[in-house]
Amino acid sequence: MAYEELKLERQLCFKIYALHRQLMAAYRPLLDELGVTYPQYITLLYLWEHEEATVGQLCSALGLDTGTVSPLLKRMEANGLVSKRRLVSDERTVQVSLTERGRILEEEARSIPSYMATCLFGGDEADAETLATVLDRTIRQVSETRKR
Amino acid sequence: MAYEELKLERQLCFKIYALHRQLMAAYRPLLDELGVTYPQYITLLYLWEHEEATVGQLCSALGLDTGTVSPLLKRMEANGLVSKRRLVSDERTVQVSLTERGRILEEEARSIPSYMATCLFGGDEADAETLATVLDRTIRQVSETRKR
DNA sequence: GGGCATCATATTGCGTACAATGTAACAGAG
DNA sequence: CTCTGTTACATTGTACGCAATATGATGCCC
Repeated sequence: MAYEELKLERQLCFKIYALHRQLMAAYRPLLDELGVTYPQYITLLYLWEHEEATVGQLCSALGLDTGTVSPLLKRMEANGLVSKRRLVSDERTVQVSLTERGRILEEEARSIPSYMATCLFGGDEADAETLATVLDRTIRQVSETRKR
Repeated sequence: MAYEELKLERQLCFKIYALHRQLMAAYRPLLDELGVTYPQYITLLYLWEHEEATVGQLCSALGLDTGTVSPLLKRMEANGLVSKRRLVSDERTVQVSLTERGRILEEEARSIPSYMATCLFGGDEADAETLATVLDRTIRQVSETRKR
């Protein structure tokens, strides 16, 4: 059982952890130009697609909890990327929407995905497909196991 | 070019980010019993294998920088897991070694890798092999690209 | 052997992450 | 209508993670 040893290089989890940090480092120079962090970037990805969202929708779409998202949105609001308002129909829920500045950033972000695709695979689409498939299956597997 | 769109579910990087956090959440209850966090756990993995290490060796083995590792070791020292001393031969370098308590934890950690393997793949070794291979290739590719 | 670049760590500042807690708004039972 | 439980967010506290900076030790050039 190769992956059941207490050795660092064998640990699949460590590889994912390492890759995650490599990816963040690869994104950083690109996102610095936009003046956002990675979690802010994926928040924008969601909003570019849906125009607006409640805090709860963002939390579940991004898989983050309110303790992370709430101050993140506060910083994004301070930077003029999004605006927040409470719903009249339910004063508890907060609607987040893009500002003009937040919308404009989408244009500047257009080149990022293709750059990152190259960075990840050097253009090898087959590898991308394989990794995507296995990742999806693994994510599902882990979240299933965690429910019990 | 499916992975070059500004859509969240399409983004391979987001999948890795999501899986990373799922894994940390899966580890948490296990590591809580040992009283350590995941970065502390992988530090212990290294020390269980090598008995002792300099701060620099730990940084490069774990791929973390000194600003992360230094306070992490401070906390581990405060919890009685490791001890630190400066080398006589070079007063700049700090040797980290396991305390008795740190060594004993290895026994309590024995069951973690097999539990996590099940959690990740439900015991499917083939998937593990595939993922490990693709991850290694991708990690190498990203770090190569980042050097330029 | 004095001066200086380099090296090994430590510290500071900012932004996540998440558990735990707080708070105001809503919803339903009676 | 009131009481109570729930919901949607916000806040607090602790621990990363990294860029930038600080600090002391070492090595080397002259």
